[in-house]
Amino acid sequence: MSVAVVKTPRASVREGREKSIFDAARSVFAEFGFKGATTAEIARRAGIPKANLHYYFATKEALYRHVTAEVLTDWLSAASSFDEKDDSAEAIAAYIGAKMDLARADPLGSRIWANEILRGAPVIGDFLETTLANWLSSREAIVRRWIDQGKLVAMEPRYFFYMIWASTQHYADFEGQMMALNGGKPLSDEQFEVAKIQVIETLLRGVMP
Amino acid sequence: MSVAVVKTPRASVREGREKSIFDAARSVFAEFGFKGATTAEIARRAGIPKANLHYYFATKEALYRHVTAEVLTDWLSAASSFDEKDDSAEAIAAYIGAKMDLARADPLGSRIWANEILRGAPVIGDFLETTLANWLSSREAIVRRWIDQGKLVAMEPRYFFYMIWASTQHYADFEGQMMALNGGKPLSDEQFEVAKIQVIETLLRGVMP
DNA sequence: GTCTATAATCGGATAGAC
DNA sequence: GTCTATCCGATTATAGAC
Repeated sequence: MSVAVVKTPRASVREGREKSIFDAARSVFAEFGFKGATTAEIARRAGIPKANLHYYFATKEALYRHVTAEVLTDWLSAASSFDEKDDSAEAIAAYIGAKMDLARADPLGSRIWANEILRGAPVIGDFLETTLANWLSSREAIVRRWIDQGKLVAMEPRYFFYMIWASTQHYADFEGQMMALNGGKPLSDEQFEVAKIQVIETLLRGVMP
Repeated sequence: MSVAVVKTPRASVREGREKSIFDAARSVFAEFGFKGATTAEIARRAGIPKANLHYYFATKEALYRHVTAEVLTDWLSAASSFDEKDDSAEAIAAYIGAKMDLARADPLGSRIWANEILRGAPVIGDFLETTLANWLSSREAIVRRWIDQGKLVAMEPRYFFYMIWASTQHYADFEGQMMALNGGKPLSDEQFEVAKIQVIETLLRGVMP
């Protein structure tokens, strides 16, 4: 009866530990990048002895790859919101909104990405050259069509996407700076909502004829 | 005659070494941040033995502080271009242009800044809370005046400055990503010029009534 | 399956040589 | 004034204990 069964609904030790380590790793990688992160600090934040970490993740790099894989997945999720509307203004607004929401919901993911790019993207370089490049190409084609149809001003679509990425991810990557400029406090939900609307409206007005 | 004089116009060993170390340090700090940077790698790029570095800069942190001090100076330079025009559109365009030029001329400086913010700005935090906060406050007042005069649309000026900082610094901080999306090559001067004009025009149109 | 004592190496800094 | 042999703590990883 109460004898241990093969699998209980209760989380195994492994599940719990992996989650703690993973979360701790996200915060440390986001703060210090791959090179600056130490397994000792990750273990400390995870609340386990340093050596123990290596039982669950063989190497620091293996752990890092797990973390980045999730970031890329989340990025693709947000990107799909560009395709959910047919109207140009609606599609762009939805995409910017989704990127702002992601920056707010998961600033660590954005910072992990930023740190990875800053050091030359040795781990996600392939993703950038394949998945991201393809995504960008096909969406550039869509934007060019809108331009030809007179729905948007003449422009180079890719530099517009760069502006969207920069303006939205800034709210995650430079949160520390914004705090320093906001009396030491993070943006409140109300402040963020104002910022979100303003980013959408400014960028939209910036490309509307 | 040719006997050594107290001070020759020729660079002393110290001058040369300090310059090599300083430049090497900029590139390593830009790539890996303070924590991830190693004095061994800085020495390697400077072309000197690791231990020798410590004769010129006592500690890694002292070297880092020298490097960041220069970055803050350069930032203030670019900021002053906002004040050189009376007309709102001209002032904004000049400022964005100057920030784009700085991102192009000194991408390392921008990346050093980004890395510092990502880890919570322990070294430049004071600068952010005083000099930068003051600069922002006073320029917000100017922008608000322009809004009141009907020269710009209603908006929260600080979020507009964030968009300017994000969109321009992106060309330095995410250069690695742009390369991956540009066939592995950095933006050419021609491409960058197009991007620069587009950033200026999009942001200007974005806030013009 | 889970955890830790310990090895091997790296990294910042110094004492002292030249 | 300039440079390097060397120390010592930090860091990653493993072998083996529980």
